[in-house]
Amino acid sequence: MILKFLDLDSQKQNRILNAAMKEFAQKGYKNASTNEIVKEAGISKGLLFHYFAKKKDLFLYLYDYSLEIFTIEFFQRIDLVEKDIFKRIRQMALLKIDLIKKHPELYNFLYKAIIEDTPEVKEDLEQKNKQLLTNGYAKIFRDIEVKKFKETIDTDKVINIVIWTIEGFSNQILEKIKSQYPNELHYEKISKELDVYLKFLESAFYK
Amino acid sequence: MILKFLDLDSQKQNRILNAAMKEFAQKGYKNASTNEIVKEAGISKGLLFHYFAKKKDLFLYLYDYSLEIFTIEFFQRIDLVEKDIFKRIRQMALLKIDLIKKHPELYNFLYKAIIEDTPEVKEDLEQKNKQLLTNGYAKIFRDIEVKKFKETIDTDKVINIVIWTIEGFSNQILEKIKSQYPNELHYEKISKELDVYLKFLESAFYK
Amino acid sequence: MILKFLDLDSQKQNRILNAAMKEFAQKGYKNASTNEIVKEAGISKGLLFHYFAKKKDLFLYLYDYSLEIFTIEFFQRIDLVEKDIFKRIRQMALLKIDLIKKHPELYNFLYKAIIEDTPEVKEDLEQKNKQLLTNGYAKIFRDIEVKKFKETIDTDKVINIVIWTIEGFSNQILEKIKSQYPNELHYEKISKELDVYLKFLESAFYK
Amino acid sequence: MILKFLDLDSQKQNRILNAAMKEFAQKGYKNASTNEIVKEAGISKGLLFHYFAKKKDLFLYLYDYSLEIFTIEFFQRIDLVEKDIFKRIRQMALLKIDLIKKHPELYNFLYKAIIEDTPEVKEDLEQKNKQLLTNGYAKIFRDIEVKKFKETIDTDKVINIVIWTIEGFSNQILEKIKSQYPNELHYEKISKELDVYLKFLESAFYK
DNA sequence: GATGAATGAGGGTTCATTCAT
DNA sequence: AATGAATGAACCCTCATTCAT
Repeated sequence: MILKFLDLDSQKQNRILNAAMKEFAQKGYKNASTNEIVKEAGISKGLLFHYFAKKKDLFLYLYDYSLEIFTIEFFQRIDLVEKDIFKRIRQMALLKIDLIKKHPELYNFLYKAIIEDTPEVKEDLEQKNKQLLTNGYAKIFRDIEVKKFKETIDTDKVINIVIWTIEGFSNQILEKIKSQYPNELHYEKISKELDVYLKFLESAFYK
Repeated sequence: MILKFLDLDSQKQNRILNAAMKEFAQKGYKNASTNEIVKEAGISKGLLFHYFAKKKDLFLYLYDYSLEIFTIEFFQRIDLVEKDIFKRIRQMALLKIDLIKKHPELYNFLYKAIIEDTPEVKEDLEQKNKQLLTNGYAKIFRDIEVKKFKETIDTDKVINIVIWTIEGFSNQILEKIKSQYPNELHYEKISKELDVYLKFLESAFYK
Repeated sequence: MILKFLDLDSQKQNRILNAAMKEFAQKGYKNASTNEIVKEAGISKGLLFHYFAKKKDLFLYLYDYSLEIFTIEFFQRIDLVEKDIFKRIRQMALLKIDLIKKHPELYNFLYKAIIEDTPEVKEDLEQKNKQLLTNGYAKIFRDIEVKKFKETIDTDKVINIVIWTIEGFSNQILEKIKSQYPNELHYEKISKELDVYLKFLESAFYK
Repeated sequence: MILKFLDLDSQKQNRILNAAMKEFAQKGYKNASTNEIVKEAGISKGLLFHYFAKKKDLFLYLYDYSLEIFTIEFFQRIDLVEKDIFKRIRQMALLKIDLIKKHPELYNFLYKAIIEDTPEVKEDLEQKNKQLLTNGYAKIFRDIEVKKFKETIDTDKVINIVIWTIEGFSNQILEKIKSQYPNELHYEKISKELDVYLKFLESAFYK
């Protein structure tokens, strides 16, 4: 059924995906109205259900679709050879911010999907969520080079501090992206501010 | 209209508030059913709408109510004389965790309310949310004693790191509260782990 | 929920029951439209579902209701002391015809319900159907006085012939009830014709 | 329009007819899905409606088609020279059972069509139903040899008794065909049991 | 104040039918 | 002839809100 959708002229595909993503991101799964989606996409009610038999199917397709786009681009651009935690985390944080600026609708949708609690889709999402970018942080950092750390400290806890700091910083930026005109947030400025935080932490925890 | 509600026998008031809070926390604004609320509260449908003309009014009243209880108790118990950031933040984090264990329903309701997405109430909440405990951190720390910090560092950024670390830690604890038997999380153990993080930061940033 | 319905002013109860029975009898379970029912009953859509949470509940309630009325009146009026099969069957057939003339809507509904095959309700009906009048024939006649039958014949087969004859006769009458003005079918005339059939059979099978 | 259908390659014709018959028999007129029919027949949606402008047209065509096949074969095989009612009815009943075993899909379709209740087709069917095999009994027996009957009896009524008995017996057999493995119902066994009933009646009503 | 019957707009979903290709 | 995308009316059901009592 979804195969049918993929054969569709891609402009119409996008109209449907964007309309649905926007509606789900704004209102969450249950409150999102298929009526609104078809109105926004400029198609008939019947057509939506011609491609996606159920609201749930549409939602989960959207989730896979957004996640795939993010994940693919993320792993294409990340340099996993870099073992220094501060360098690695630096590029990841900037890459994440960049991806969000590039695909804000996808991000809004995914962000909302992650905290979705409607029983109808919660379970399906939880299985998929494990792969998600944000949640992946911790695991990604378990194999990092630790020999540069001062001997006296608990490595796991330090990594946590670094991660939480970067998340706090990212969220601060994302708040600004949402509230202001995102274009005013220049990559360089963000990059410099991030560096300040990382230098702090580096000087504090490295030998 | 809500004034009428306050004149009500306080036992009935509580039955209504508790029933509503539970329902909203469990299902979110839109999915929460006024039918369930009145059933649980043991009152008639008409009576609920006699006191709260609209579902929205009930929800927003509940929000103010819960927030006030949290805030009042928070400021009664916090020691604002303490100017050392690590000591201050320590007591705040523990106080927060304690309040949540003491009023889990209020917290569940507030937590859900913060991420509420129903357009009908979203805007109203956003205005109020700014005052919320968690978000209030930053402002609270603006008047902290800074002279103990190493001279070379940017105080604001350090405070941010401390706050984000504590938030990360708190969220980790709250996740455990949700998923495990909350009683198994002993105050002392939490307190000790928190101290480890704070010691790290203190030794890193203090002279 | 159905208790609520019973408290309703009985005129409105009847409007709802009649409208629903008519619609189900005409179109069967699945094709019957709740929209039509509420229109015919002169109530709002919501009210119907206030009393009967689901279409299925309404249908099964109607079934129990009709069946009870038929069964109660049937057993009040039948004389089970009569052991002679021809006399017993005579009164039963006439009683059945009389009941149908008295409650044609109930009968139409029940008749359709018995052959209902919508999976949604089929199973529920099958349990209840066992008690049904028509199907009950066979069992009722197993305890009949057999000593008057000619010795050479197979009693079970004879009883079958009698039952099938009476059913054929009843159906012929019911066809007439449906197609003509039922009042023109005078009880006496029917009774006499029935007697002719029974005399045939009696003279053929009794000693 | 249906003429076009007859020009179609007969294999495809059959695929369509069989698919439709199966679907209608299983689910009834309204619930039968044209989607299922085209899927099963391996044709496109558009093509079905190219040949049969409306679902109703397809259904009624199918009805005429099935009925014709039954009727033609019935009258080819029945021996109308036989004037003895018991012999005639014997061959008819056995022929009917044989036809049903030979064309079970046609029979299932017709059987369901007879009790069809969807208003859209009900009226059309009722006109046609009068010609149906089962209902046709009565007329067929009007020209039967009556001189062997005892003089005292009402010939029409006796014929009715015979017909109703045979119908009751047939229905009993058909119930078994539906519920059990039809092949286990051996022609000879059925034939013998039928004979028992007919002997009864013959000895009762013939001189 | 207190009840709960009554409303009707809106929810997701199905499906015969049409029509551009 | 043949396709299947596209339509929209109708389906059952939910629910906040109103109002007569």
